Amino acid sequence: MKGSESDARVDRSAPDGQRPGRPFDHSRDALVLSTTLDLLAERDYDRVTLDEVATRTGKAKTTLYRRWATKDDLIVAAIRAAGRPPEVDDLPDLGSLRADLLAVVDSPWLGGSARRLAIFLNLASAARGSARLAPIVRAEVTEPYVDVYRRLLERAVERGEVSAGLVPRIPLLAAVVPAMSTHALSAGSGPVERSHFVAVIDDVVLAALGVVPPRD
Amino acid sequence: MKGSESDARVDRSAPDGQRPGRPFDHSRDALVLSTTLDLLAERDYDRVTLDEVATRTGKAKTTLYRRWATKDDLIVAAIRAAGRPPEVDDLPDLGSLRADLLAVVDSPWLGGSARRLAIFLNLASAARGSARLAPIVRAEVTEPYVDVYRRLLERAVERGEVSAGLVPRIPLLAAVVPAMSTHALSAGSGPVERSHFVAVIDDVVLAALGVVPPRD
DNA sequence: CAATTACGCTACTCCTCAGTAGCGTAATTC
DNA sequence: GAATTACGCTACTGAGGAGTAGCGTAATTG
Repeated sequence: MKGSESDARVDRSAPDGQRPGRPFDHSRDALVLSTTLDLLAERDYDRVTLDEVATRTGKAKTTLYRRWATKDDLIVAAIRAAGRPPEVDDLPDLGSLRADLLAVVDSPWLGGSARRLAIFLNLASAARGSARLAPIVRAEVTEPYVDVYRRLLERAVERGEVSAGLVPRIPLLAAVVPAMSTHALSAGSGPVERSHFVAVIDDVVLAALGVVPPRD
Repeated sequence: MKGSESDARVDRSAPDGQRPGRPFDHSRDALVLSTTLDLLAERDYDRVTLDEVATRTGKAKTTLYRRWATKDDLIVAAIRAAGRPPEVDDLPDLGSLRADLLAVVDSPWLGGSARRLAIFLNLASAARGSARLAPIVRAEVTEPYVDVYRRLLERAVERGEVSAGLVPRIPLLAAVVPAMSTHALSAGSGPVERSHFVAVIDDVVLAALGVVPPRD
């Protein structure tokens, strides 16, 4: 569609400091992007308005549009700015599968489990309605996260903690924690407690793998 | 807020045939309600418009508003018209837990698994944005469905198919199939195949319960 | 200093969509 | 027939929200 594939509207070739005129104020870009994710944790995609991003960050809406051409571009930039889960590059290794799974649950990625779940839900429903967003959400959010679980399970097999015969079930079981917790947030009335994650891990994932949870 | 709690705007006390004037044409009410659910299976709640319900059913939008006061009322009526899952009153009993679980998966409720899942997702996101809809969706859709799974698991314990020690895990395990399948639809790119349901039942639910699936 | 570019602001244009007004007409009861 | 009420239609109001125009001002380079 557009000439360029980048999210940013501004794409001057000069490295920004070599030009005449007032330079961009990038000091609050991070604030804008995290505020966008805040709103996406609170409301549905359609109810996130750029007017509100503007007032919350103290920037003018017109300034936002000078940097991101459309609302979708801003959302995509916010997703990208959040980055992949840190566990992708630094797989937890606490000695037991159970401890490793809990480490992922307790990951600070996207602001911790509560904010992360809310963002998951709203991004997922946004993706369902936008062919542009769908692949990005999948590639940047859903898949990397599930992949961390998958790798933990695979490593548990290598360690001998889980029977090798269960390898074919790993892709499915890797989705159990994300699926059950988003469902709990979506169908339940309140926030998802940590005890719920623990129960999912012990009573569903580890139980299905035949691992006796070493309860402390 | 309103004087009455009913969905319908029209609430004349006379039983409709005892009045002068042209009577209501109820012959296509069912079509309107099922078309509303069709749209809710295709799109997000916010993108379901009464204009489209009107054109698809061949009724005038004004006529719809004569019968249902607001869009929410129409949605609620459509949900209620779909009724509870038939399994609530007629729990499948095919001899094995596995067969019973599959029977629920294959239930025609809400038009079969594909339409049912799509409606689940969109109703859930609608519920998140509307305090009015949320309790109704939970009471009429989510809870009855999960409850069917719960009762099947409880009965498997009574039958001796599942160890009695696992009873405390039943409420959690009852949500596994709905959670995993909505997640698959939401995070995946295509429709959810029946083989996915089978894998969830065999490799997650039955595995977590220590039941050896009698694969055929 | 002049030129240039970003920012904040107010105000605007479009568009979509919930919900309504009013009219002519169709189907009833008496 | 008269009265009454529902239907379909076109047209409208009003709110919300994406995205823009234009202006005065702030921060740079030269």
